[in-house]
Amino acid sequence: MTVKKIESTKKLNFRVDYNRMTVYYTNMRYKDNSKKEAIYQATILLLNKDGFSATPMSKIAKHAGVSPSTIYVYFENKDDMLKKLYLDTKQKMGAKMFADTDGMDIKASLAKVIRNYIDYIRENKEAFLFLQQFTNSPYMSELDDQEANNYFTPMYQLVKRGRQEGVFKNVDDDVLFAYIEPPITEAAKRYFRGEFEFTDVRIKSLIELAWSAIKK
Amino acid sequence: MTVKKIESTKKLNFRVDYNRMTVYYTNMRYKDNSKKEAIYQATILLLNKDGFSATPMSKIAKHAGVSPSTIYVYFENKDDMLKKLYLDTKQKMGAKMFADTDGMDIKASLAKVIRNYIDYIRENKEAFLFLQQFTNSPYMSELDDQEANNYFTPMYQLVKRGRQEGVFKNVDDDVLFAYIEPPITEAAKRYFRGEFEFTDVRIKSLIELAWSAIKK
Amino acid sequence: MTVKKIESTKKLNFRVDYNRMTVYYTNMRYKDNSKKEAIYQATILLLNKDGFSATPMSKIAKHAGVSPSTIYVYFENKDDMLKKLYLDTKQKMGAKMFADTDGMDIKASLAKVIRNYIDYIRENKEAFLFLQQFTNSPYMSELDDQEANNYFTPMYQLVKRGRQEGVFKNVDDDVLFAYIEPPITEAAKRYFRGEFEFTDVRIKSLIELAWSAIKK
Amino acid sequence: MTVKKIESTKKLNFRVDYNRMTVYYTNMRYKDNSKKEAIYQATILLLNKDGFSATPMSKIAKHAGVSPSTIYVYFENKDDMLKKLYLDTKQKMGAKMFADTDGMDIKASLAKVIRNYIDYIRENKEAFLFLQQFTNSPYMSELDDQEANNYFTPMYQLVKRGRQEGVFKNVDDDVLFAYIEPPITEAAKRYFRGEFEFTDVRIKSLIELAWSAIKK
DNA sequence: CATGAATGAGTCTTCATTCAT
DNA sequence: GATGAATGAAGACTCATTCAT
Repeated sequence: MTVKKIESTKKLNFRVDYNRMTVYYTNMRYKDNSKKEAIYQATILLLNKDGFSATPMSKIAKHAGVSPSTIYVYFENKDDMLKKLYLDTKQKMGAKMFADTDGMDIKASLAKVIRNYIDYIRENKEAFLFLQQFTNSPYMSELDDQEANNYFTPMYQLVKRGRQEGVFKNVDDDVLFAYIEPPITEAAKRYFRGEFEFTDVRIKSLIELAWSAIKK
Repeated sequence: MTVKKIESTKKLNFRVDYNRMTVYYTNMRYKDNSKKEAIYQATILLLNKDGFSATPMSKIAKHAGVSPSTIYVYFENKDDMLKKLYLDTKQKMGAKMFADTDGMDIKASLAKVIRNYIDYIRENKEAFLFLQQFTNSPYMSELDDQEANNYFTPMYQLVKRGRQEGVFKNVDDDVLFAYIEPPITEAAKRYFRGEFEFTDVRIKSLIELAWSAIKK
Repeated sequence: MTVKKIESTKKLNFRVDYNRMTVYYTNMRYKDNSKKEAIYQATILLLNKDGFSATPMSKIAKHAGVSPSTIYVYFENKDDMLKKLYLDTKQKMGAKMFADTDGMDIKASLAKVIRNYIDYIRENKEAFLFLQQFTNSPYMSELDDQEANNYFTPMYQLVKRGRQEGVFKNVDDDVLFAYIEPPITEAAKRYFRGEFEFTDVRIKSLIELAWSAIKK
Repeated sequence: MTVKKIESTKKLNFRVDYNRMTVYYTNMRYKDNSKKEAIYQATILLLNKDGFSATPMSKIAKHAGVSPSTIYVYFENKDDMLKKLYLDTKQKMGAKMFADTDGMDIKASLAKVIRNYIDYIRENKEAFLFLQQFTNSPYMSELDDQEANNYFTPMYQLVKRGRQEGVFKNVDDDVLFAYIEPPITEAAKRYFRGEFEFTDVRIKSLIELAWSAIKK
């Protein structure tokens, strides 16, 4: 029956209404975005390490430094969280990928996209691997992919522009796409397996081969 | 003094050599290989439909028409089964991919490999998708990849030969590889999502772009 | 400006000190100790009735009136629970056994210990039988017995004192011990098998024979 | 479809009747006692090492060098085997314990029994520990103890004789018994835990204390 | 908003026993 | 008599989620 003092760090942040004997919260920004982010980071890390079937919510919570039930404050359920995480991650990747690619000619623009992509990969190992795992899992088909695809419209526009300018081979867009991103993605996977290095020379080669493939 | 065959009902199947007074068994395999195969097929199907985290052994057993415990007669545990399934599947794919590719010049040989690969993909949708999911999951890193890689030595030899003949760009093997298989794989994924058709024209295009990419 | 108690329904139970604006909790134990105790009782009962190999966690849970998973809130696993239960039980027995034995001469003190032990046995049939079963099982050797032994230091001290006073035969402590507790334990086993009664006469006899055995 | 030669060690031991085309066994002593013994030994060992709840039939079979189903040739089921093993073991112990104890006076006879018991213990560690574990488990109460008790009638006779000769204290038989065997058993347990040595001196002490306890 | 306890519904795996030879 | 394969039933344990505060 001991009385223990609670540390009053971040969590105790309320006022007491002496009259009504009820407790209010001072800080009205209820949903704490840093917690959400912590949950996302923990999920990505654990998913890459242990896979979908060995990543329980409780583990995620522990790594994120929150209670399991807190996750349910931010997300409806595990699937909901996973899908939102995917969309969030994919969107961030898209943003990086097409940054600063305007106002260049097609070839330079494409080279820039590839370099951006490689930069993103190198700076976001876990995010990249998570995207790969998710994309190749049946979770993907449950998703309304439209939203994810929107993040990549710049790529479609790029190809469209190239076609208009007559610099690409006369093949379907899908065929062109297949020789732009997938080879880089493959190289990245080898990179993270320790089998490949993104040296300047190799990056140039990758860009060169992509261009050779698609250019008329 | 001949060797007579004793009537056997189903599994016992031996002959007695009266001279030597020793017993030989024909077909020592008491374990029924068809059960193993049924387990494999069920696993692939369910894994593609529901993913790693929603494919319990009980479901696999039910689909395979065996008892859950029977799976453990053939495999140590779930992981063991998954890994053996992967290796088995990968090996079969490798065999198909490099069939009938000898005695051609490099370009034709490469085209044949691509066509073989596309044929395999179209005839083995589930196997292909399973390989993708597995490859992009953390299960992969638990695996001694050497064994899986052996199934693809013909590809390495092909590239090596091309390099000796001086027909490829002067870039690393890994860069070359990245423009041969990954684009096809990507197209296949779109194909199974219903976004792409493997028409003759498109297959030719894919081959053409691969060649454009890697040839000097 | 006093300290007022906020009405609590069941578990939350805190007071607010309006001056210091800090919150104290009374009774931090959110985990309900009565559940733990119920689990212990159920385990002992079932173990005595059915043995180690026929006492599943599910049965224990049912008898304790909790969910099987609740047991894992309190214990790491079955072994952990069993060991903690043993230690807990042994400690309680030790406490009873050596209660009110100070300030007597050796002979009286020893008689008191024996009487205490018999009292404990009669009042704690299930606990006693559980201890016997556990002690004679391989679980015992997995245990760091040191902790269990600590509960019996009074016995060692008693023997040590008797030796100093020169009232015991000149034999090893272990030999002395063997003629104090084991005969009582054996009688108790017969008692619970319905083959023996702890009458006053018999209790006196048991004490007398123990003393005859060890006294010089 | 390969033909494999089977090693013809111990198992192939039959004649072939060429006319009837059927196979007979030469060795007509069907139940192979050595197998039963091997099963017993394996069971005792594993039970002492792992306990009742962690000793599956399959493990016993493996240790005994037989197939699991072979155990069912000799015993109805696991319980049946365990009980027969207990009775068999207890009987063997009883036989050793009362060997060569005739024609001595009470005191010598009792000393001999104790020495026999200690000899048995030292030569049959595993059997002894198994008996302890079994005796203190609920398996015991399922047993018709009468059979087991019969092996110990010599002890009852000994006590009866002593009482007739007027050398024992005037207490119940059960009280006397309690100071004969249990102390030795306790010492034995300590012995196997490495806490006690059966030196000549200690054995003499044990006998001396037993006699002090029970003699008038 | 945040949380620790609690749990029902599963999950993987084991195992005593039977079956077919 | 002996056996390896097969399995139904059960066991320990997990986990997404909810509850009560």
